[in-house]
Amino acid sequence: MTASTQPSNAETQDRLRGAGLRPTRQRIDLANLLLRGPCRHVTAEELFAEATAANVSVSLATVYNTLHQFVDAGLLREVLAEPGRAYFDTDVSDHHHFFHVREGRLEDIPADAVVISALPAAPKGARIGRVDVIIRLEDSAD
Amino acid sequence: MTASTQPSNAETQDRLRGAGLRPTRQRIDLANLLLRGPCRHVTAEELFAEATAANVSVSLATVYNTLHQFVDAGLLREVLAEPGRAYFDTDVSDHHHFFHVREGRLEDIPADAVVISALPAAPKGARIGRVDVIIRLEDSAD
DNA sequence: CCCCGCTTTAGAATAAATCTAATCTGTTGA
DNA sequence: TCAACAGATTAGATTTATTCTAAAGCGGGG
Repeated sequence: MTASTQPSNAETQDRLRGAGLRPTRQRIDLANLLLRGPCRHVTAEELFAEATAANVSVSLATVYNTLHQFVDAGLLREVLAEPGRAYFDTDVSDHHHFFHVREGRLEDIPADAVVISALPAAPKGARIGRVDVIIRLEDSAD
Repeated sequence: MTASTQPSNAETQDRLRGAGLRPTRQRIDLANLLLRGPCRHVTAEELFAEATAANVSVSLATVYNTLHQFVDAGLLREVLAEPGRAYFDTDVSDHHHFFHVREGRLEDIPADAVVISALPAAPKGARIGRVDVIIRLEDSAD
């Protein structure tokens, strides 16, 4: 209803175009859902449910397609923490994650809270694309 | 055939018993396949194929059950690098991984090649269980 | 050596993700 | 502005990974 701090469709369209994606209705609607508010971690199913609840008409296949297109375009980042479930992170800046094992929940770690002071060289013919650090959290007794 | 450097069944049985697992025929056979030779990264399907090829009669369900039991018992470690595929690492010592994205292949990184000099404190009520570092490798031009 | 309880099993079931082929829609150039 | 085409979307089926179920099997303490 309000249009207070949410990105306008025009802004979203520019953002999509800038990433090399055609600004279709579905992509605009999904981008608005994802980029609205603070950074988040969503699964494809969650986003699909959210879109449905918001009266945005998209198929689940399109949600999967769109998420992967956004990842390829650098608008999203995929995080693997559990077998059989892909999380998509709306924060594409350099940072790492806590994973609460019991809850199955991701939590961001600011980039400067993890300092990696030595990294091995990439093997011949390869180039380091990204370094993922996932800190698994169990419940503590205290 | 030969019994050269391979663990004997008695050794394998002791190892399983020490981990709190009953040394059944299937667990012994799978443990012998896994612990034979150097450390490896296998998927459930690969191990199932290998067992079948070695005339070890197990069902795929048992392979999955056994792998997870071995993980719970600390004999194996699960590594998540790709959505929809779980790798099992026979090296349970502290170390990290390269992941060759195009090939879908894991490669070990010795523990001392990655130095993490700052780690955030665990959130209240949680305890750090493990720190996973995965370095994604793309093909390089040169 | 026997029995109890943990294991194994085949096959079905579930879940996540992808594919397919038909339909639709931004975009571009006239 | 508009038509045409390339790219996007869709429903539904399919694939692939994994787990479940209920019945049969078997290791090990007594």
